[in-house]
Amino acid sequence: MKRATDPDVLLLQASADPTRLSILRQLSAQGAICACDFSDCCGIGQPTVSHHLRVLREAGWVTNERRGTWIWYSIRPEAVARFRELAGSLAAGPARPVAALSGKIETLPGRSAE
Amino acid sequence: MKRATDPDVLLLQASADPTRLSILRQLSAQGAICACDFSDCCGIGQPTVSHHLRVLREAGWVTNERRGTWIWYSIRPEAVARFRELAGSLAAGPARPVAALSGKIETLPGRSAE
DNA sequence: AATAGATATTGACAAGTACCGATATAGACA
DNA sequence: TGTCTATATCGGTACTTGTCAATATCTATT
Repeated sequence: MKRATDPDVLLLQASADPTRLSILRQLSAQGAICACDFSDCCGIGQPTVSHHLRVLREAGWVTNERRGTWIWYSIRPEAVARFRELAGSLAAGPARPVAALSGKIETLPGRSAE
Repeated sequence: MKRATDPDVLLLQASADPTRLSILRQLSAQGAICACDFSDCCGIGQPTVSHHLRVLREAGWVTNERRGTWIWYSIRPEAVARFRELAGSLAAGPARPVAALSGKIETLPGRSAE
């Protein structure tokens, strides 16, 4: 995948993986989960879990907190807010579907003049 | 990237690229754009634009419609709806932040018993 | 300090992907 | 039919990523 600089793209990239989306969904449902529990449910090894958790952490999706031997992960509300904002900003266009493009081109972009 | 089967992951993967997110944002702002206009704005060659549009199309993000020589792309409302649903389903946990995990482990998951 | 368990890091490899140049396809129009 | 323009596909390359085995780090406990 192309290297991302845009924080929104980073957020999307981090979530755009079956394992990581599954982790996010579990965290959404349960609030906080011990890192040790992901190995079991996702069918992947411990280093791989650690890798995915790191990707999510660096993208801003999750935070962790050590409690004794274990480390608990949870979703950051800021990430959820940003993700929802992104979802809200994407729209199916300002009331001008392709179907409206009959006849002539009006003011729509395209080959600038021709 | 891991091969995705979950349609939600597909949707996320398709959007998780700087060029493609830029395309989606432009489509959001303008409603419908001629394929020929993306080469100019994104700084990439025509075959690459075609590639990205294909990824977006196969993920369900966009539809196209031929109008004479040009092909116009627009965002599918269903994709936006699904994306917003996904955003709505992700939450920062059911009122049980990691900070609440002081003292003992209560009913939270983890090493089941120990 | 030594041991044991949980998590992170490293190194390596297979698979996926973004990109381009060259070429093919498909309409529009003479 | 032939040409021109817009778009798609193909072949190849460089880069990124998901995964694991091995190892290191860190904490609690003995």
